[in-house]
Amino acid sequence: MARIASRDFDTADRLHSAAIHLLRRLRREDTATGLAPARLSALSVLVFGGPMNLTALAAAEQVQPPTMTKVVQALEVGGLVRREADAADRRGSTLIATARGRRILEEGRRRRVTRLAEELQALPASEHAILEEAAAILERLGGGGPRLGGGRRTGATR
Amino acid sequence: MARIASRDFDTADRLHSAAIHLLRRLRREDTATGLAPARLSALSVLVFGGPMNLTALAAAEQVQPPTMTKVVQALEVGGLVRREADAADRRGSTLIATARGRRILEEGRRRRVTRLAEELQALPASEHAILEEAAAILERLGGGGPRLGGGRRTGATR
DNA sequence: AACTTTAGTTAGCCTTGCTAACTAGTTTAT
DNA sequence: ATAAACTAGTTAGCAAGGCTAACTAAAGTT
Repeated sequence: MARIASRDFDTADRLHSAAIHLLRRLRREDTATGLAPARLSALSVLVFGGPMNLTALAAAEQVQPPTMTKVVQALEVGGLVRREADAADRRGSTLIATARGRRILEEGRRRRVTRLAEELQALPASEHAILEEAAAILERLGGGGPRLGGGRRTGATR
Repeated sequence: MARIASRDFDTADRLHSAAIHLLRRLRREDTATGLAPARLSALSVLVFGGPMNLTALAAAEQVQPPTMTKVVQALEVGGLVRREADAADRRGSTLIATARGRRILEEGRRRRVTRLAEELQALPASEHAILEEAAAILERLGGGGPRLGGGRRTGATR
């Protein structure tokens, strides 16, 4: 419990608030995918992070396994994800995004990110550069941080 | 539908992802308040935005009125919000955070933001400055943007 | 007075999160 | 080699938070 400088506190407060409002705006674009948020996000991990088992996916999404069981089941029913048995360990299986899953995700990602990208276009180059650097810093902040074995995620949309 | 430069797209993608991961981490601190996220957020609007009716609160939270009805009812039961009849218009009432509501919110906000502030402390001043500027840019991006009558929010934690 | 609009609620649904308790494989230790 | 312990995943059951549709009641308009 180190003492926190008020400047850190202020910046944290504003970043926090900005992140909340940003995501609220972007989330509206997701409705066009026809996929609920948790499903979209899990699918994204499979598309960008590659095949993995349910436990790993739950950890990546920071939810408990039973929660992920339901999400994956819905994705399977929708034909967006399939399971492949692992001969070496028959307790579980590997989850893989189907071609359809990849396509839908890619379209959704384009819509969502396009919305933000349109906003970015209006910015002068100097401000754009700041946001670019900020994204990199924030990614490191979390990744190098406390819990979660999440150093190996690639360019996930999520 | 202007053409989007791929640089805008990439930055948008990374910002989006960074925002998601940031909020996931911070949300964990909220459990200590004993309040579920939507309740905490609605209470925050009442504390920082001042008294308002249910419709205005729903709009501020970007949810539909029936959703806010439930959230407010829970806050009332917990003694964190009270209603005051408006003599001029008896259809609705004004929602006001109680002293207890304000105290709980303030404690929660401190915990949550402190978590992020601790992470910020580890950064060199140059990176801290970038995040500070980024927060300001993002606030403007949304505020000056499309919908929502949200120009008048003060320093809301949410 | 009749119509329209606005504020809010109720009912009923779905999704997403949790914990507890379980099955079924795998690994470790005796 | 068998018992014990651990790991992967599911089921059951609950709560929160989101929605739409349909309603009541008050206010405002014609």
